[in-house]
Amino acid sequence: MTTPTALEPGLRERKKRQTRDRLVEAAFALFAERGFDHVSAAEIAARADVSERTFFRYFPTKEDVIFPDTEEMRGRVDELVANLPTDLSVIEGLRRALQTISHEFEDSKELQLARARLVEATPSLQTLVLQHEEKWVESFADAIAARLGLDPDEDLRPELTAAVVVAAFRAVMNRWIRSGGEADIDQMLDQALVFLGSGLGSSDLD
Amino acid sequence: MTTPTALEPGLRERKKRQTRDRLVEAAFALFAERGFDHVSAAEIAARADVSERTFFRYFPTKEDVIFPDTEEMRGRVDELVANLPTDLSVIEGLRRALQTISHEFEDSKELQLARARLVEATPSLQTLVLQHEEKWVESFADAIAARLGLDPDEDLRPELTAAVVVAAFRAVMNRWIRSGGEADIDQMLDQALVFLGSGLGSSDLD
DNA sequence: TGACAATTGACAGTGGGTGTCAAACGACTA
DNA sequence: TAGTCGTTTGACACCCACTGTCAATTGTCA
Repeated sequence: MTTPTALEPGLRERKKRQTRDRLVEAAFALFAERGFDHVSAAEIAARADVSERTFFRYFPTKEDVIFPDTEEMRGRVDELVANLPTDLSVIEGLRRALQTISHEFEDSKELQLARARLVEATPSLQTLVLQHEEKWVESFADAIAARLGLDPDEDLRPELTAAVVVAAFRAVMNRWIRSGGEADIDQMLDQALVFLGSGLGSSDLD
Repeated sequence: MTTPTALEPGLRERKKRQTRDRLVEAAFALFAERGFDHVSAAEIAARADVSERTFFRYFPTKEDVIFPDTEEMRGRVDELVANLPTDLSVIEGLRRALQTISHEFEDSKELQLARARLVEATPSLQTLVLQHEEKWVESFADAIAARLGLDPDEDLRPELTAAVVVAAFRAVMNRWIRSGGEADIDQMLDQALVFLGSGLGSSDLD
């Protein structure tokens, strides 16, 4: 009679985790060598010592192996944003949520940059990034509408604000990636959100 | 000796055009009947009376047959935005460009709505829409930077403004589609851009 | 240890997409 | 009007992403 639940996942769970990790590792290594399009799922599987069929049991598509942690991330983002604090403005609440996320990016800088290089060179991967962002927009829009008590079917602004804030986040992250992880995310994010908050035509833009 | 250039395309060009049109028509008909994923390229080709191979000579992927006119559209958008008038604010210039585009949508309402229904039900098509928008963002960012004489590598704002404006356009178009083409695009676009222009935290949002 | 459930490998099949080559066809010329 | 040239097309073979199925393996729990 070993540990009953949750703690110490058990051999079966650990093996699954290992297989998954080996697949991700093999995929990144091969992609880095030859590029996404010149590596087949069968090769990744072979390098990880499992059958091709098993690869597709772990990842629905070849693209997905590049984003092994995105589902968890999404869960955390959802949680972070679902209950925006009422003692802060919406923008300020979103800014803090985005900062939490961007710090995670900085913590796994090498992975993020390797991924970014692959994505840049591979259209079908860019697609996935955009789809993930779409989901963020939905989460953000729901959160904003809830926080402000607006009906998202009536009022354009929750969706609009969400789309705009996520677009700003993307612009900042793109710049961070182009800087090789050197740029200061927090500062750029602040700048961007201040700019948005004060109006696009403001400052010396015109 | 017939007409030399450009006018009266000649039989060969006309046949190509016809084949292309037949493929698009066949594809939309079959997709409407059974959904994108349950129609093979071979079936589309058969219905248009050409070989499967020929289908792929006209469209690089099965997805692309849904967006037969998007390349032209992109050309026009580029042109529209490349030289933003200097006697208007950037936002106002972009607003007019977007209105021109949205009017094209209204003019081909049925096509757009049919397409929207397919896209909504088919993730691999959503992908394409997002990619097209990415290209718009690039065009817009370049145009804004040029209009304001800013260095897009130094200043975040051109890219940010572009991303944000395109995001707003998408939000408006989504709403238009959800309204079944009934909503007033111009009005929504005005509202959205006024909102953006005056700052996200403005009005009674907080 | 033995029964049960989850994981895996092997195999066969569908469908998207590409390379190649020869046949068919439109365009132009003598 | 026939003949030549370049383009378009169909046929065939092929690769790879992805799925359904089923039997064999392996972890779990009693």
